[in-house]
Amino acid sequence: MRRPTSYDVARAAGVAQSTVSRCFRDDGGISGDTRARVHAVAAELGYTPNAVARSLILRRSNVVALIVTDFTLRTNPHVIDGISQALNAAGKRLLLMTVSGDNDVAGAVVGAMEYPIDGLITGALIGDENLARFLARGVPVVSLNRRVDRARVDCVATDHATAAGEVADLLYGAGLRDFLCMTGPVDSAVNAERVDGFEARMRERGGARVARCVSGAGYDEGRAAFAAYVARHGRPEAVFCANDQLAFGVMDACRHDLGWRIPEDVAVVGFDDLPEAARPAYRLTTVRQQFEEIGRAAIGLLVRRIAAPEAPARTVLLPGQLQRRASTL
Amino acid sequence: MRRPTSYDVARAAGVAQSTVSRCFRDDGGISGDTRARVHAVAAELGYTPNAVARSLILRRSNVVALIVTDFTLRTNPHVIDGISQALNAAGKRLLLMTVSGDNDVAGAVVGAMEYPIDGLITGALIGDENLARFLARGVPVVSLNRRVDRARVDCVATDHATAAGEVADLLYGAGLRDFLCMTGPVDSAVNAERVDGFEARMRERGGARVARCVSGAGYDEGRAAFAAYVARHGRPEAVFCANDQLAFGVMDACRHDLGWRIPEDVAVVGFDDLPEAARPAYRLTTVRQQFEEIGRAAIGLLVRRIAAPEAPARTVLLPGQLQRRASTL
DNA sequence: TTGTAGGCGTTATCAG
DNA sequence: CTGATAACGCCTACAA
Repeated sequence: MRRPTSYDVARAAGVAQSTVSRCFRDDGGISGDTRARVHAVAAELGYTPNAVARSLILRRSNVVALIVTDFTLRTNPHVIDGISQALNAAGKRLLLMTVSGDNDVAGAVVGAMEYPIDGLITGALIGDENLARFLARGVPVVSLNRRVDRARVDCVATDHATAAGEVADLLYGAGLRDFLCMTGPVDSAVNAERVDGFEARMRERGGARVARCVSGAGYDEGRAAFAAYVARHGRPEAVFCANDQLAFGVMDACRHDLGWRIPEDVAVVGFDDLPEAARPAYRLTTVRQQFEEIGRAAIGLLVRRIAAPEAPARTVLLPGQLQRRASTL
Repeated sequence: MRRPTSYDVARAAGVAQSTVSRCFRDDGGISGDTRARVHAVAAELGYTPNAVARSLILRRSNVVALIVTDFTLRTNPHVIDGISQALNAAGKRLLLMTVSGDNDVAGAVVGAMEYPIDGLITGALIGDENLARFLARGVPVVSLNRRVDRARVDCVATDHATAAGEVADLLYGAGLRDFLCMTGPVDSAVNAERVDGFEARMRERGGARVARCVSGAGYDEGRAAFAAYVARHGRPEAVFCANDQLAFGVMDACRHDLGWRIPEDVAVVGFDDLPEAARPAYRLTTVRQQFEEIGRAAIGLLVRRIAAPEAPARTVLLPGQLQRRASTL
């Protein structure tokens, strides 16, 4: 019932505790003979090195903390999967902390701060002063999909603005001039980059009208907000949505609430390329984010920074890949 | 850069280290005066108690490990969200370990075993002997959606069999007699419970034919496998799918690959009630699993068992809620 | 109410 | 190649 320690193994194997320790780290200086005996005894006793004691002395835990909003967890689990797999490959563990709508961030930060974590990956806004606290402790920080202008904070993100510009080109090129952007929540930096990128390109091209509609981040919010918008302002020629969930909501509003055809009456574009986007129900033109790749890149940045803590901050910008489907001409 | 310790705080505040320790545990026997001073100094120094050192001496870490397959992570993130939120509420941390298709389970088990975790929640098959190792260490284990016949292993699951029986009643009651079950992968115990429950009820009712079609677990697999099946065996009257993703695949195969109408030509039922199931694209009759509630219940069981380690094993069976929609008559 | 001291299970440095 | 032994940072009797 009590967990066996290296002392227990040492006693049973007739060696010193330090010898057991060495055997479990493949320290090198160990005769094959004692090595085998120690491992045999350990297996019999069910001994596993105590990661906590190891972390205490090494001052690092092999654990990486990931802070994400529950919305991200529910709608982009692929990012988390990518991170998790990359961490497995790197022999590190994942401490997952979810925050509800940028709320209870404080608790997550405190939690992460109590551990000697090898690194922090954050997909949620944790605030500048919190960021500073991690950096002050020498904890490498990687920001997901959000630029952070700060020394030693690496960043991995889809190039939202450029991709949104391509979306703008596509629609503009099709002769459309009257646009609506479903921005999602106002405080989402990611969504803002997308919408701003779209608008910027439209301004360059000239002669287009771009309206904005703010809403919650999800399907239902998008569907309702869009319906309410068009009730007051009429039908735009095309709708650019800050994410696919919003786009699904808009499409369903068009077809099922308003009786409009897509793309004949209105074109719709999303962002993310969730699996559903490609399916017959939507065939949504959207921008693919390489979710798994984002996860892998984040771990790559982390590992590099652990090796070179003072290296200049890097940003890995992954291109978004425009997927043309039947929701646009 | 070096993390401040309670000694640093003690020195700066002019008290003993043990006093600092007490202040951070609200130990009681501390004068409000020193308490305030210590906290002030700690804040200034940026001191946070080291969870690792605490875990070492307390022999528990306030960390709960969760082992799930990557498929679960991607398709049922709500369960994980529920667990995460319940853990937040309970003041515990989540160590997330994903395994790919019941593969690399060994690594996850080793990882979890190295920590003095407060409990283990597993949604993946980790094997009987591994289970035994955790139990031998007195680590509470909760199994998700999978019955485990073992003393002290608690379990929280949807009542798959009963719910599947209700599905059978619904279809049988509509006069249908020729069924196909999309089982998903053969080795999935959860899916098996659902399909078995469906078949059992059909046997009770009598006069029905129930065929099975094995496939992978996801949308594409279901869509392809169903199309291949009907090419050889013709059209069933109704299809019961072991999960919603399979059902979406089947529905799209029917409408877009085969040109069949739902439910006129074939009825389709799923299991899970993912958000998409309710949307106009599918309107899928399915069984709602209370994902968040599953997560909460798992933590509840864990907390209870930590308080009473030797209590008899409990199973929390959550009823599945049949959602009748337009994919059935 | 506060201080002293031993121990939690490792790793790592020195000797031997 | 192996064995002592001092940390690592905190908790907790016990003593004052």
